[in-house]
Amino acid sequence: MSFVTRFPPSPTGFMHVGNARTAIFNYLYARANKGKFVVRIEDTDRKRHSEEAVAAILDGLQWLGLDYDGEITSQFARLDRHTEIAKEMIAKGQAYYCYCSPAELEEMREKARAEGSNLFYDRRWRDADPENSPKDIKPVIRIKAPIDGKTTITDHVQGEVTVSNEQLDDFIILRSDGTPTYMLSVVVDDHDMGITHILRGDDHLNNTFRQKIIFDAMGWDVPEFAHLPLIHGADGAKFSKRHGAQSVQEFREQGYLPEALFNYLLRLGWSHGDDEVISRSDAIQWFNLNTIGKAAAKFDFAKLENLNAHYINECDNDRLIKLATAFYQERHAITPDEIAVNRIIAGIDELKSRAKTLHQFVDESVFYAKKIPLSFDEKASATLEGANDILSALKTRFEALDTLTSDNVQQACKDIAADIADGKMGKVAMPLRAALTGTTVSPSIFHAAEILGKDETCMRIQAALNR
RNA sequence: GUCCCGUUCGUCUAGAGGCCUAGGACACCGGAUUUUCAUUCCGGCAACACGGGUUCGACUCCCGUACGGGAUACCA
Repeated sequence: MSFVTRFPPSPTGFMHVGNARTAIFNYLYARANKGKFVVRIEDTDRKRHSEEAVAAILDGLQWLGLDYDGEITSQFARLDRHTEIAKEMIAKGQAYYCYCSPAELEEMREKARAEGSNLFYDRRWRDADPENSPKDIKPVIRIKAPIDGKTTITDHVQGEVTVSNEQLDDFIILRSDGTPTYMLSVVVDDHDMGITHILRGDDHLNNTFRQKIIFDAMGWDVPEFAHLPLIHGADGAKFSKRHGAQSVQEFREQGYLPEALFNYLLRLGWSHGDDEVISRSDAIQWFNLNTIGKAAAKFDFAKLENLNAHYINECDNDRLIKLATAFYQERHAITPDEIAVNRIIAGIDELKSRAKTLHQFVDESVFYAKKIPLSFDEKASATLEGANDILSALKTRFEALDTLTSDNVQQACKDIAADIADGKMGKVAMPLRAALTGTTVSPSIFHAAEILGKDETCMRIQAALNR
C-alpha cells in the first residue's frame, strides 16, 4: 500500500503552531511508511492570498525541517478542474442549480433557527424544473446529499463516527460566480493528488461527512482519516496570540530551537510509552496513529522550555553560535568579534547547561563580547560599592601571576577573603563577578577570568575601580 | 438551539478487565552540591469528572448527568 499525506495550509502570513503540529504528524506518517508528503496551498480565497504569506509557510516548514515531496500545488491554479467536476456532477444528476436569492436563504435560516435545526436549506430546487428558473439570478450548484439513512466514517483517532443523513445539507459546491467552494476543491485535489491519508485538525471532523458525499458521488476511493485533537492555551480556549506566541516564527524569535518545538509538538497528543525526548529519527521509526490522544491539549510553555534547554545543551557549538549571532545584535547591539567568539566557545559548556532559550544564552555570554568600560546593572553597582580594597587586592594579585587559571583565580579569592573579608568567598567573588561581567549572575567567575585572560581581567577590574 | 467529539496528578501523558498501593515527564515544594544564579543529584506533593449498570473483578465495557471543545457560510 502506498502512503501519500498532505499539508494544505491557507496562506495567512505565518504558520500557526496548530498547523505546524498537523504538518509534523503528516510528515512523520509519510516518512514512517516510506510514503510521500506533499504540500498544497489553499489559496482560492484571493483576498487573503499573497506571495509573502506563502513564503512564511514554506519558511516555517523549512525551519522545522519538514521536507516535502514534489512540487507545491496551488489550489487556485486548479480552479478549472474543480469547476469541471461540478459540471460533471450536474450532468450525472448528482448536483443541481439552485436559484435562491440571499433573502430567501436568510428567511430559511431564520426559520431553521426558530425550529432549533442544524440545517436550513429546504432543497426547493433539488427536483425543480430548470425551466422555471428566474433569469435575473445566477445560480449556485448544490450537491444532492442523501436524504435518509446514516453516514459513518471510520477515523483512526476518533473511531467510528456516525451521523444521521438528515443532518447533512445540500451544500454548495460551486458559487454563483463560478468558483468552487472549499468542500469541492479539497476533495477533488485530494483525489487527484492521490492522497491516501488525511491527518488534520478535529475541527474538520464534521466536514468529513460532507466530503464523503462528494467522494461517493464521483465513485472515488475515500482516503483514510485521522482527526487530531486541537491545541488549546492554558485557559482551555483556542490557542492564540494572547497565550504568548502562536506562530512558529514567533517561537524562533523567542529563542527556541526547531528540534525543541518539533519534539514538544510531537508529544502534544502523541506518545510512545514513557519517552519524552524523542529524536527525529526515532519519531520517524515510532510514529503511528494508534497512540494519538483523543482530547485537546493545553500548550505548556514550561515543558517546551525544558526541552529547549535540553536541545541547547546538545547543540553543536558552531551551530549554536550561528543561531545566537542575530540575538546579540538584537538584544545588545553587539556583534561578537573573533576574540569574543573564541571566549564564548571556551566557556560554552557552562553557558549551554544554564540556558533555557537562545535569549538566555546570549544574555549570559554577552559579557565576553563587551568592551571596557562595562556598564553595571543596579545589583552589580551595589556589589561594587565599598569593594575597592578587594578589587585592588585582586588586581595586584593577578598582575603578579603569569597567566590566570580557574584554580589560581579561585586560590587568590580564597586568600584575599581570608585576609580582608572575614573568610567569606562571596565578599570577594561577587565584586569580581560584577567587575568582569557588569552583572551579579554569571557562570563560574573563576573560569570566566581565565577565559578573559590576565590583561582583560585586570583592565576590567581597573575600570570598575575608576567607575 | 441542533449535531459531533472529548473528560487520568496544576500541565503533557502511560494504561487495550485482574500486572494499579494508578507509572513517567514538566511545573511546584524540600534537601545535598555551589562564590551568585543556574546545572546536577536525592526526596516529596499530586489524578481515574459524577451517578448508575455489566462482571467474581472496571481507569479500562455500556447508559445517563455535568463540564469542556468543535461544527453549524456562496471562509478555508
